[in-house]
Amino acid sequence: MRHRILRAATQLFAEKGFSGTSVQAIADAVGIQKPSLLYHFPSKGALRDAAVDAVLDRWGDVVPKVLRAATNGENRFEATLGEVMQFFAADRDRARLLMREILDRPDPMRTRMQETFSPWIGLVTSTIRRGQQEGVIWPDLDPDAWVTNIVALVVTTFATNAVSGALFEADSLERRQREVLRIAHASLFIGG
Amino acid sequence: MRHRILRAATQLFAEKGFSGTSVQAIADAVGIQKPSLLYHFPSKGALRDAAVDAVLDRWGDVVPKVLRAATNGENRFEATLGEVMQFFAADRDRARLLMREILDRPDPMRTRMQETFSPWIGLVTSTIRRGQQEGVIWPDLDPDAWVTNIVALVVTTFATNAVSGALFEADSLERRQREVLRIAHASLFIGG
DNA sequence: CCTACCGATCGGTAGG
DNA sequence: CCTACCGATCGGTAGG
Repeated sequence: MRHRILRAATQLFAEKGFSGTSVQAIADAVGIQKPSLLYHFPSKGALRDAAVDAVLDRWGDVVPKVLRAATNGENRFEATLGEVMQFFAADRDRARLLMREILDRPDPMRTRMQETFSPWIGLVTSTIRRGQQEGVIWPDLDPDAWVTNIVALVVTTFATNAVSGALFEADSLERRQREVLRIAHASLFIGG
Repeated sequence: MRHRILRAATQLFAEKGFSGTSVQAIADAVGIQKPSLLYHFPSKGALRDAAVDAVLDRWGDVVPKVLRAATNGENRFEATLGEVMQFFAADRDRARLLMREILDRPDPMRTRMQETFSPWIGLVTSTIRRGQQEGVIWPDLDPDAWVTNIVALVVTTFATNAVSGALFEADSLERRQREVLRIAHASLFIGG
């Protein structure tokens, strides 16, 4: 039951935002009464925290795969960014929930995301710096800012294309995803 | 008075979101009573529409400058993207308001933004296509998706850095802005 | 531009 | 997991 409540809450928070979602609406979606819901989660805020935790915890599950992709083999770049995109493609609520939380509570979310992403970002940026020393990556690239920007681009792409289709005419999620990959690649490696 | 109300509403909508902002809170910020506010704007929704209109109208004011930058002279690329970034840098509420509206009401906002940005996007993409024919821009670049992604990146950068400072460690708005410019440049022109 | 007020809904509790 | 209920606040209106 806890899980069903959390899933309904996550969906509604992603779609309508935290303050646009009432505890009653979540209870209705699950099919129980409001006080029953508040037995499983002591408050609406606790439900929000649990929803964010769930997303960031599942990122923790994927990190090993991403790290393996980032350190191994040939196409380490495509593999790493591919894992990141897959994480958000697998559940459209993730990007929208994170984006809303960053807007609603920037400071606590920055802390939470730093804790979650720091080890992964540290590895990626040090790999980038090695590539710069080897002369295959643009020397004027700012590794931290680059990673932040590319992740921000991925999150925004999925957050704004989560529901219907295109932000602009002739614009689809597929095309934007492909172009994100191309932009990341061309802005990383010398000579594209 | 209308203008003072609209400014307070825009600030609060940007900071707390539409459903996170009460009419009472806006009235308090202005220093008048709630019914007085509702004399100037018939409903909370009308206030929202007016706030979005104001942002998009001011974009309309900047478009001529952007178009001049996009069609003229040497550094047309730097000038065009510079104008876009300046638009969002000039008022931090703009990016947050637009991002929140896209999340809250994707379909109406897509329509509104298409109407506002289409002419400008059409000109930029046709300039890009010309550059592709001339062989100075990556041939596999998707012009529509590229413009959407770069604008999305700019909006996200300002929306998520509007209040305090950095999303991740050692990350500042300045560094992210500089890196956005570099990413856009390197992902556009062959050879960086 | 104000006071006074409306019904509806908010998050949450008591008590079983 | 439910019924019954709490005070506070919601957007908005009446009437001046």
